[in-house]
Amino acid sequence: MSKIEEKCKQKGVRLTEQRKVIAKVMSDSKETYGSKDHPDVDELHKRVSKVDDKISIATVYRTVKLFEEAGIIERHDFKEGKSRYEPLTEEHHDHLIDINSGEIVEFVDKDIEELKNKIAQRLGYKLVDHKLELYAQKLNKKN
Amino acid sequence: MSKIEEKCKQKGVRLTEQRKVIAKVMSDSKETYGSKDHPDVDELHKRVSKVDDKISIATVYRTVKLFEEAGIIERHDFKEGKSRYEPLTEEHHDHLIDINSGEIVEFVDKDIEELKNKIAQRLGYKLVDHKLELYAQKLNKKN
DNA sequence: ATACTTGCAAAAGATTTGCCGCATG
DNA sequence: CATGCGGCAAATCTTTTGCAAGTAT
Repeated sequence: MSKIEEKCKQKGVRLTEQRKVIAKVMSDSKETYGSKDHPDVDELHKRVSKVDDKISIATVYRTVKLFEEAGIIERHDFKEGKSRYEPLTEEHHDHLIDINSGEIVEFVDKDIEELKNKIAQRLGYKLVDHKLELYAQKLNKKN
Repeated sequence: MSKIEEKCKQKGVRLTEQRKVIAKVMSDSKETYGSKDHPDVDELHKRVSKVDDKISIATVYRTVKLFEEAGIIERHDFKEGKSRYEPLTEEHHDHLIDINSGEIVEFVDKDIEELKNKIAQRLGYKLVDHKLELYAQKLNKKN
């Protein structure tokens, strides 16, 4: 049983054959495609279709939204006009997007995490969520 | 002549009646609606229509993209599925979005700015652009 | 003069939804 | 068995584009 399927059980999310397949594909994402993997709905649909080609893209949309609202996966909008997803991890991380290759690098920085909270507090708010994206180019390349 | 119209001149962006109106509306944004103003295309179209109701929304889309590519205004995707715009300022600032009211608070934090560069460098990249958004709730309210 | 711009309506791309038969708990 | 789910196609929403006519430099 995939990690995400387990989380569904924990959270009382109803499981169907289709959802199990989508859960497995999401769970396998990083293991199969590396830490830079943040598939969009179309890519997810391609992957689940290899397991069961009866699953419609509408179901992928519905399921991905369901998982997101249950706090099981995370949605990102990386300036592309479509959403990309990744399994939610315990430790929060941010993203650096290589503007030449589209490659994504994940990183964790404690100082940034502290600062975010401090700033929200200073402005009279309680931080609920946040997003830091660095758009960058590789060093030591003919740029 | 509006600030943005001046910038168009500087950058050699061709000026038409429609573009002048849109430039003026963008220039007036913060002055008229406060620092929280980040209008989307539909809102911009409403505002320019008050000046000249012949201007089509397609022109607003085209102009807003033109201004963005010329580095005159800035586009944001605040998790809403549509883009919102603001005039580009000399000093970079980030945004805090009140998840209850949708209100936007702009802030500047030198420490964050430094950290962003340091992190990109550490990962072997040169920072080109970045985005930090804090989604938060007001303190001292019955939350 | 000529290359760029606009308005309109149609197209495109991502995402959502109504309906109805079907599966899950 | 009852409620919720999935497939399909149509609908929706934002944004882009082809075309013919108009405009800026």
